[in-house]
Amino acid sequence: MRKPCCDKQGNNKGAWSVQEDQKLIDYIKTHGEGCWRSLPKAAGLHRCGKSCRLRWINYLRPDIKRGNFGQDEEELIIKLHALLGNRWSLIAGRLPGRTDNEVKNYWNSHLKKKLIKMGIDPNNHRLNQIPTRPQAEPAAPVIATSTTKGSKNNITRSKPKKLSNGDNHRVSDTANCLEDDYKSLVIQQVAASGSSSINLDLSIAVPASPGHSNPFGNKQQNFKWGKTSQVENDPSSMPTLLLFR
DNA sequence: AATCATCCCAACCGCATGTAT
DNA sequence: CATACATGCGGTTGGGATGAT
Repeated sequence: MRKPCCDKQGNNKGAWSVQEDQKLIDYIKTHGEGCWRSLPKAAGLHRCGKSCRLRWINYLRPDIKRGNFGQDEEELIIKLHALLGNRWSLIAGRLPGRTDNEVKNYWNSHLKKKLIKMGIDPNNHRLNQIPTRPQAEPAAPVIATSTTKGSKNNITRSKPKKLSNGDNHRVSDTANCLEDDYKSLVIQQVAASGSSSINLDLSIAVPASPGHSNPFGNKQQNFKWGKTSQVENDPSSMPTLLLFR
């Protein structure tokens, strides 16, 4: 099998030092993003490329918006999550200056609880007290798993086993779980809530920020909807059409 | 003040996917 | 076509910060 990218002995792990940050910033300022594999060596960093990429994207990029999420951002995340499921990079792409990691963390630490408090199942965005109609596939079952962290977190952590053909069912599962009326309402609200600063076009996950822009210039933006997705088979029917059909 | 519990976020890991050879 | 490589994504974890007792 292929070797893991981060198995190099002598690579630093854990928190980044100020010096490491500066090296990475300086290098990217000079050479731009991309070629993460070779970047650490070229920049004089004892880190794997993955780690450098993560550090840059989630923390060092100059256009990152720091601070609390606004009410409008919060609502948008909830609405987009209802439509897209755990597609954090897609959701983050609609929130200028926010990273997928940040959105994911905010969802797990704040919004999930908020929805639960409101009596809404965060997995499928249904009101818990409303009887659910039978469905072929249960929505993301909450499996109580024990983790090494034990009871550290109130939120149940579950790692649903990846489907054999990838995670392409996630969106459809989540979307299918929505009651039709609720789905329509969400779609209307998302569309209506659009402001000039928030890109609601879901057709292509073009990152909202320049730092997130295609670093290689010639590569297509990847939009993963899975092998069996009709979207992939028919490039003309992108998610926008699928969702707002 | 000390201890314990919980929260939060940066970072890591494994896997999927696209591309090059 | 098969394989290896490079990158991106989402789930999970480690550990510092903060709050409660």
